[in-house]
Amino acid sequence: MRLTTKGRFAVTAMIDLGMRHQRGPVTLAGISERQRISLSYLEQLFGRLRRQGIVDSVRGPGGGYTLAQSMLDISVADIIRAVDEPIDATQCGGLGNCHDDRECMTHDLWMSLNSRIYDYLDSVNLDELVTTQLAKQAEEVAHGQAQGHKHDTRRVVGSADITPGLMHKSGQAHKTVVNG
Amino acid sequence: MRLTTKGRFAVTAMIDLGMRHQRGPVTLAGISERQRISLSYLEQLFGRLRRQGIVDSVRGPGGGYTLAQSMLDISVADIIRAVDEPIDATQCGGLGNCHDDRECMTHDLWMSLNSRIYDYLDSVNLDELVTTQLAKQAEEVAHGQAQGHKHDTRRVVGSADITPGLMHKSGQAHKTVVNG
DNA sequence: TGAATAGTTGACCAAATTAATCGGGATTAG
DNA sequence: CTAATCCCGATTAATTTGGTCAACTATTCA
Repeated sequence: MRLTTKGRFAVTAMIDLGMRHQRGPVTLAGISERQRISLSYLEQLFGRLRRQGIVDSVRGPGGGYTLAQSMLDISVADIIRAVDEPIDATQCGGLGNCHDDRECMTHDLWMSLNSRIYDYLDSVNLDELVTTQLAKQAEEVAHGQAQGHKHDTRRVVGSADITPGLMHKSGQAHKTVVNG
Repeated sequence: MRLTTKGRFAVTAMIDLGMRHQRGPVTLAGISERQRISLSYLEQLFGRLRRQGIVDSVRGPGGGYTLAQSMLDISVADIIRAVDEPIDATQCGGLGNCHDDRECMTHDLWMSLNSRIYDYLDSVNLDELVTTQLAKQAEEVAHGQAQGHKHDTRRVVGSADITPGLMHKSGQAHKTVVNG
């Protein structure tokens, strides 16, 4: 698992897409402008998301990107996995050719934590994030703060508490790559 | 929040330290050899951990590093925060000088997810990780596999289930190996 | 039909940032 | 004093980030 700005941009872009996919394909140019992410970088990210079957592309005028799956089925981990290829946490490449058991320990230590982080991020899906964001925007409009609103940094972190409820995608294990 | 090899090394090193801190200061040279992390890199990492008050250092012969806090009080998030300085998720630097509300939205989108990841990693403490690791080693010794044991890749991830009690999760760990 | 247009695709490249190493100092026990 | 150890600034290596450009594809419209 890796969490970098790349994953952050991908998740942000996917939320933007999720928020307006009902109205037809969403262009990268639109996401680029709304989220201030460079268009060329988005192209790169969505290329991967498309190859992973998370989004579909529609070419030509009126085209853009659409979701290839239900928002309930797209987890944050799916998005991050798609754009940020996994690091090899082992020194021995998971092939078991360690000199002794020490490298395996290094490997185990991180992997067990790693899998927990994945478990967690697999439990957060796009639908939830989009719902949260729409609710937040509705709230702003209700308070007449839609224009020129400066966000209050003291509230930012706590803002996740609007969230309806966490879902667990049980059973549906992530695409597992078993070494060897 | 960022999760990179740097954070991984730091967590691994801290577990190593946690496993033997009772016997006095632990040298970086020892951690370096056991965990196969370069000494100079460890020095850099522990410099930060020390400045964050997570470890204490003892200079001179017989010196090394000790824990500055109870293992129960050191969370994975603390460790990662110490070595991987946080990215600035905002375009406007969190200063609220955005042109309109769009950048704030970008900011919010990520921050609410970010805070959840932190919440989660804050819930996993070093004591828990060390206990898990010690239990695993004890088990290996009991099976007479202490020497030359090659780890079984199929069990790597599931091995977290020895863990005493996970707060967040409904312990259904899937058998995932995040590819090496 | 076919040209213009809106849009994606993918390869390549450069700047910026991070990761990791290196070389030399400090500090202290014995 | 000297060896074991931490400490730290500078440097190099690797990766990430983001940009440019030249196809390619589908739609629209004349």
